Amino acid sequence: MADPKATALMEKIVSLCKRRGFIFQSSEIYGGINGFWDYGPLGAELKRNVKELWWRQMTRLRDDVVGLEATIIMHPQIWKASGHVDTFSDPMSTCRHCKKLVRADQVWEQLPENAWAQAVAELCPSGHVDSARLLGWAKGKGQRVAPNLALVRNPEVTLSWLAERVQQNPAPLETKELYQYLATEQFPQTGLVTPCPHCGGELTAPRPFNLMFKTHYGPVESDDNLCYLRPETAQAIFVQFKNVLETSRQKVPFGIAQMGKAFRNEVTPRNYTFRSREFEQMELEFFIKPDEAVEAQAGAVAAVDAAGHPGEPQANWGWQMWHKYWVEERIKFYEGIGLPRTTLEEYWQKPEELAHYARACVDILFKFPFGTQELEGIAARSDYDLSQHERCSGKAMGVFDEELRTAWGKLPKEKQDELWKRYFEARRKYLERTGEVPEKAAITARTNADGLAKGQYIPHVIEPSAGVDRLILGLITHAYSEVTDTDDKGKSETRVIMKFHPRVAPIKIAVLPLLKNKPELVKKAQEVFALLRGEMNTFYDEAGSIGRRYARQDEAGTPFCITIDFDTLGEKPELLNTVTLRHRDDGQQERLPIAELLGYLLPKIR
RNA sequence: GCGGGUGUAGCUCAAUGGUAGAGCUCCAGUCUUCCAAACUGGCCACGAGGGUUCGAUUCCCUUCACCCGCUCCA
Repeated sequence: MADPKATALMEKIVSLCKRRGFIFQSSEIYGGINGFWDYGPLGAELKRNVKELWWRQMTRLRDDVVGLEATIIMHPQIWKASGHVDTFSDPMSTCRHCKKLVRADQVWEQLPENAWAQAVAELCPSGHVDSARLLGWAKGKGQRVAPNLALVRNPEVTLSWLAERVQQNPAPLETKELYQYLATEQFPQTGLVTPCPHCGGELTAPRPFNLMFKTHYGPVESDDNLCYLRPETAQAIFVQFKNVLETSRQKVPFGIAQMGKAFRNEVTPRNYTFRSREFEQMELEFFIKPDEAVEAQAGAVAAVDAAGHPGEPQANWGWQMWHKYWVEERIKFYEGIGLPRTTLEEYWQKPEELAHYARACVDILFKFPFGTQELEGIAARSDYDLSQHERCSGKAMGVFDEELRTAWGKLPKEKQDELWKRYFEARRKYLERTGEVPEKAAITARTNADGLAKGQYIPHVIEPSAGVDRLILGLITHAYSEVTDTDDKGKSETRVIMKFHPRVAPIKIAVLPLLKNKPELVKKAQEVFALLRGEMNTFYDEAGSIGRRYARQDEAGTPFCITIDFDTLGEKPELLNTVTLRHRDDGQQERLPIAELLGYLLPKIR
């Protein structure tokens, strides 16, 4: 994966980003801080444009999505309910020999899959130790497959501890215990050692890697006021779901959109801004009816068959259609801001990769120079999130659907029973997963299913969740291009052109008087500048030769430059009040009346 | 967190145990009629801290950041 060409390209991009003011290292004058980045003037405009386009497309231009802006610090129990407190603290161990990082909770799952561990287990059937065969293996094959295992490095000593154990307690060893003994060389000093699954070496004691940033609310630090910086924006949407529902005059299916900062104490921030510790997300939680409700109302749930965008939402869409719909909508968004489909990849997570509550998850990946990496995940999360908050907060998170109740009443009895049963099973399964005793889970699930018949349900969720900063990085790496010109003297020079889509470009247009020592040109240029700047981000520049100024704008990614020359002033009367408009990507120019500029430019940048 | 590499001006790179030099960029001026022109002048650097030394950018230690691996996923 470490492609030297890709690394060289990234270095050039990083250098350009600093030179032109897209991205700076945070706190640079104090030596920087790992995992944090700032946006300079051009980067700030770029990011603002992207966020505004997302907000516009996801909420303002839709009838069925409304916005939310919640706080970064929220009630700590939210992160209990969401599972982050538990799942975001992985205990990690390092192998003292091969230096690999291993998740401590996965060591015992990984071990039996490795060749050396299997071999050792076979030498000691059912946990009965056979020292002679172990010794033979250690001096032979073991040298290759588990070079750092204590048994291999120092078989006599290692086996002596094992022999002592067998002498004291003749019962056969569990495989786990066997592995530990074979990894232990200095028993009195270290106690039983856990072996590295890769090489058999000694693992360090597990250290907790808590990925959530902790802080305290109120002036006194104590365990009572511990709280977290949110590791994702999604949970705020779930916990405010009822408030939004009641104030927005929306009905399921509808969505709540939010953009904002999130924080994760990444083990290794890497690849420039791609994995930062402070980052921004753009998330939509789109709430839909459970399939049982859709089926009750529409007769049947639409089947997903055709590839491509499924078109306008329909009443008979179940979660699969809605999921497909949002995948296609999101890809359309990326295409609309200049990332062609060829630069993107869809990755449908395999069933075994899914979180236990997820029905499906599609990652939209972008081909970064350093590898194809995720920009956005679109997850079908069932009714897990709202259910969790209902259970943990004790507040009802369900909705009442008058039309469902009416439709239900008209269903034949067999259909009612069938749907009731399916909903009941789904709810029971969820409740049992949370650790509820089976009898109680069945009772609650029964209540839930009875509720469905009365038009009540907990909405399911489709979640398109995008990382803003990695998208910005994607736009920058995709825009980066070089052209090499050779002049008359044979001197060649490489210039950088940032080919941003006009909709996201930080500066939309530069206004340039051809010469700065001619007051008439400057005056006219200032007039044109004043005309445009209220409508779009416009840059005025009179310093340096015209070619130099074009080159500067190319590096900033400005799609258009207009030049005020003597024809603008009427040197050729028929060209009075016209300007040359230069296109960034090919350097082509055209002549346009000043009066037509806005009409020409605005559609291109919106 | 561990291992390997790197750290000199805004960028790309020099030199040196005796206080840093170039090209480009940037700024100002002269000049300039469309793609980094020329000329003149100017700003700006040894990542940070400690040690060895009469003296450290140079040698040593620590630390920080970046790049490459091991893990992660918006």
